[in-house]
Amino acid sequence: MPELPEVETVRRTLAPRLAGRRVQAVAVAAADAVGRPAGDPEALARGLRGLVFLPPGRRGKYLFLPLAEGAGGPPRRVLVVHLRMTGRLQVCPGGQPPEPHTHVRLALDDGRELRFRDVRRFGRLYLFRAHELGRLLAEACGIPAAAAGAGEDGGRLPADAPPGLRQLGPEPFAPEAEEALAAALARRRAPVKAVLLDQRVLAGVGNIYADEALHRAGIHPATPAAALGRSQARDLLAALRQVLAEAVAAGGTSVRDYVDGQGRPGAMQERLRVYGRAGRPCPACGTPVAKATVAGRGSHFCPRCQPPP
DNA sequence: ATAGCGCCCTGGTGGC
DNA sequence: TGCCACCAGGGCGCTA
Repeated sequence: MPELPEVETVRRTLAPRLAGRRVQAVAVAAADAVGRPAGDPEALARGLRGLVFLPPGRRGKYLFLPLAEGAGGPPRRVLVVHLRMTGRLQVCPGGQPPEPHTHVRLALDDGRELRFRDVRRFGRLYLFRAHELGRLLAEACGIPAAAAGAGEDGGRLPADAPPGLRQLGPEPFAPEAEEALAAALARRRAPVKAVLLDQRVLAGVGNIYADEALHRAGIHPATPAAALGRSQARDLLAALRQVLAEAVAAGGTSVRDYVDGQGRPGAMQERLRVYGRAGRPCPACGTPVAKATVAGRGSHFCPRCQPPP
C-alpha cells in the first residue's frame, strides 16, 4: 500500500528514467483511471503529447509529474498520480504487450513506456495546468510558484481537483509538523490512530506506518487523541519520522502489490514490528501482537508496550 | 465541525 | 478439490 515512503521511492526511481523524456503518445485503456478531466481521456492525451518530463515531485501520497515544452523550461502541465491501494507506476521497455490491468500508457521518446497499472482500480491520474496548482507544485517539486505562473495568493485549486489535494497537511518532516500534530491531537476526541491517518493533519501517513509509529512511541491506537500530552505528541512525531525515514531507506514496504518505478519490491516489510504480525511476538517484549479494528482500520499493537487507554 | 460508516474494486485466503 | 464468504483499505460522500 503506497504511503509516503513508497511514493517517495517511486519518485526517486522514476526520476532518472523520466526526466528529459518527451511524451510521444498516450493510450488510455480505462477511462475511469483519469480523474481529471473526468470522463475525457482524449483531453489527457492532448494535454501531454509533445511535452517533456521535468524531475518528479511528491506531496503526501500524491506523485507530481511536471512537464514542460522543452527540457529545463517552465512547467506547463502536471500529471498528479495517487496510487491508492494497488496502483503501480513504472517505466517499462516498449514494444511489449501491456501487463494485465494496465490502464494508461505514455510512450516516451526513448522507446520506453510509462505505465500505470492498478488491479483494484482505486488509483487516479489528474492532469493540471501548472499554474492551477500554485503553492502545491512548489512544495512538491521545489519549483518556485512564480515559475509555475501562480498568483500571489498561491492560487486556489480548480473545483474538479480531488478534495484531499486541497486540504493536505504538512509533510511529517516539515518543521511545522510538530505544531500541526500537537494542535490536532489536543483538539480531537477521535482515537489517535484516526488523527494520524487524517491527511489534513499530516500528509502521507497510512495504516502501516501509523501502526508502526504508535508501537515505537508506546501509545495504544485507540487512545483518545486529546488524552495525549504535549510530550507524548512530540514522542509520537519523533517515532513517526524515525519509521518513515527507515522505510524510505529500505525502499518501502511490499506486503502485497507495491513495487517501485523499476518494478522492484521494497525491504521494509522485514523490519516492521507490529503491522501484519498479529499473534507473533512483539520484538520489544515478546508478547503476542494483537489486532483490532480502530478508526475502521485493522490495527496492530503490542498489548504490553502499548497499554490500552 | 466532527466522528463514524458504507462504498468502491479485485485477488488472495481460509473455512467447510 | 471446489466453492465462496470474507478481507485488505485510502479517500470520499453521506449521516447524525
